[in-house]
Amino acid sequence: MTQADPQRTLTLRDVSEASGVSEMTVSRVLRNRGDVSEATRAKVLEAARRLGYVPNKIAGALASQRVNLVGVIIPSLSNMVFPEVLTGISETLEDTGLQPVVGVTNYSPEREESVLFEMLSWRPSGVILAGLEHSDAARVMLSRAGIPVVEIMDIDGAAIDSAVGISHRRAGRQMAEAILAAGYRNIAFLGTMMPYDHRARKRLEGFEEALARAGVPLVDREFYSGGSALLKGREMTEAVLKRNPSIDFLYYSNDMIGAGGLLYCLEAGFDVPNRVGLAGFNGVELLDGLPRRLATMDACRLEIGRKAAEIIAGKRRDQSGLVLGGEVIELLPVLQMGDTIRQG
Amino acid sequence: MTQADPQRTLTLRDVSEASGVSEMTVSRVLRNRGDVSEATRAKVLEAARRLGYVPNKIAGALASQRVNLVGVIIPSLSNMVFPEVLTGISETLEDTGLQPVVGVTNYSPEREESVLFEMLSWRPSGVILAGLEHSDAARVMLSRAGIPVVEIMDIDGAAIDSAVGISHRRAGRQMAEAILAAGYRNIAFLGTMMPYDHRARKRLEGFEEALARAGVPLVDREFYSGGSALLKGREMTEAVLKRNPSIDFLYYSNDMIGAGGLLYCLEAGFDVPNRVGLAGFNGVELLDGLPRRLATMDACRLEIGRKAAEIIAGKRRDQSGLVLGGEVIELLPVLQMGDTIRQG
DNA sequence: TTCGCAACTGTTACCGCTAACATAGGCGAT
DNA sequence: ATCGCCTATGTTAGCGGTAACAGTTGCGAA
Repeated sequence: MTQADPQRTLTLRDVSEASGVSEMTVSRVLRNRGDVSEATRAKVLEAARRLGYVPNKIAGALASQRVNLVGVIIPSLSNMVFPEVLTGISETLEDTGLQPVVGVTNYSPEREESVLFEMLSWRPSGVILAGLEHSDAARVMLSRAGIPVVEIMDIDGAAIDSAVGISHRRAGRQMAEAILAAGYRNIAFLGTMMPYDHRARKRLEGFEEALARAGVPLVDREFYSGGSALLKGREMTEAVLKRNPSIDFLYYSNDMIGAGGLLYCLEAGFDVPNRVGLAGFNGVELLDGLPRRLATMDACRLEIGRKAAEIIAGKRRDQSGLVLGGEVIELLPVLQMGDTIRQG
Repeated sequence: MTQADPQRTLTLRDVSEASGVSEMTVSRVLRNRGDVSEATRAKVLEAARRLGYVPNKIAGALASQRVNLVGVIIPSLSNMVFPEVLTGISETLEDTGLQPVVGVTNYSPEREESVLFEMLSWRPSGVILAGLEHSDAARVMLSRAGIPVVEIMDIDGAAIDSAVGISHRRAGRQMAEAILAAGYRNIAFLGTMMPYDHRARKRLEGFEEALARAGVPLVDREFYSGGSALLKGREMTEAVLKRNPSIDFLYYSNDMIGAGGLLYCLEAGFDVPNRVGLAGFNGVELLDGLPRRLATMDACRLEIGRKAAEIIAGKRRDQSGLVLGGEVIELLPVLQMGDTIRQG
């Protein structure tokens, strides 16, 4: 039981010598592939366990030209939204032998490009990335990579390969229609100052479009960046309502600032939803604990993650040589009226 | 400008042929290593760019026996706490050429073990993982791996190599002392039902220990699992206060349920902090937006991430063969009294 | 002139594993 | 007995890079 060099990391050869069979047989046992007698299998497993052997996937991947990784590129982790998408992806990938690897861009196209480059250099089996807007270089890399690509969250635009998401433009329109139907007419928008949050932008576009069609202008708008979203929501709401007391509805670009706004309105003694109505976007769990349920729209985050993972896992199976055309899946978010829009 | 097979992924050889130099020279150019004439460099870069060459890190890592990845293993992404630690890690790793790869365990030791195994099989340059409690197998794997290991968040226990964190036992004690000093005597604890959240457990232990020393018993305790933390905090608080109206202080295992409790108390008309005081743990940003600032304790998340990354990056530099002994860094969380503990 | 050395480029031998093919028994069918 | 075929195992040749060393120039110093 002498250990020559406890430092050196073990290889197949070590296990092979310890169990008296060839490296190939050890490889077969550890991967459960090919015919190996029960006796040999036991011997090998025992040796591997005893030595504490950890396979070297780098070498394995190079030899087999197969990597069980799926790159997932998202803008942020602190948004609550993306971790949930990740959950959906992980769940679904769990029993496919694939493993997600996450990269974060902070809503920067340059970072997206470099994260993508980095990921592709590991030759993953597929890539899932948020949004449809990417740099030209990123697009080229993705199409050249020869692997399935799924763009998630948004479907308002052209996909490189597959896409799973909702129409944010339509979501904005739908919310506008609900607000108008409830009789509100002096409407303001409050959102994040992120030029690269294309989804928030599209929601606002759809929102304004629907208002315009009804001849109702957007009375005011306010943007912020950085800091505690809850606090910012509170501050922005106060600012807008003081600047423009006639406002009777506040549409927020996300639930977190919406929640801050709601807390402010309640404290300030506004009658919600009669004097002023509010709505957010995303349907985050947090809202359940607020004094009143904020109107919102579920962005189907879990489902988006699941479907995207299914596409990647499915494509891998039928490797008919040529890459098949992508599919675009539109999910339909549900408008939850909550307690902050007055009911007809 | 004929492209033989647009599908086949490119190799160094393709770039080498396209630029008329050897593969080795191309490799040198792309890695910025060794002497290459300016003319050659330009030629190679042009060819690589034109072809859209993406290096194969799998092959590179195998040949050079170097992998620029750092495994980061955390219990959860939906906790707000861990994304912030990740931010600290990423920031610091940014200019070291190292890249974090995240794995999530959901507070399960078995999952931790398998995630770790998976990670080590990619031969990372280091591993950062949450907590000091791991399965025996995990411990063995880590010590055999021959790479720097940093255990984060907690320092109440024995580290495998290095550790960066706070003493949760002491944090609990400190909070108890502050509460006692403020004159509260009927104290309850509300927390998550997670047997494997060792840090929450240690805080409670320290808390009870300090109370006991002052001859004050813990009057009541309530646990939950799953669901919206904000809502649960609200529900648990109502339950506890109804069951036990004499209670005058509520200590929560995290800020989220604490926030829910605070919202409940304010709505129910309790005089906070005189009739009832509250405190949470973590110092999450969310709290800034609440009607009243919840007393809490900052867990030094960003700093923990930074320091852990520094240790990994530093160790790599002095690769004096033998692995150096680890260092243990204790950070000191700051008690923020907020508005929910009455001031002497 | 001759040498030494720096600057540049190429050649060779792997890194640790797996695909593909080769080989050796064993056993039932003919 | 002979063949065929299946099972169990071994052998060989890379996968796509990089370390280490081996040239090949050009040029200033001796």
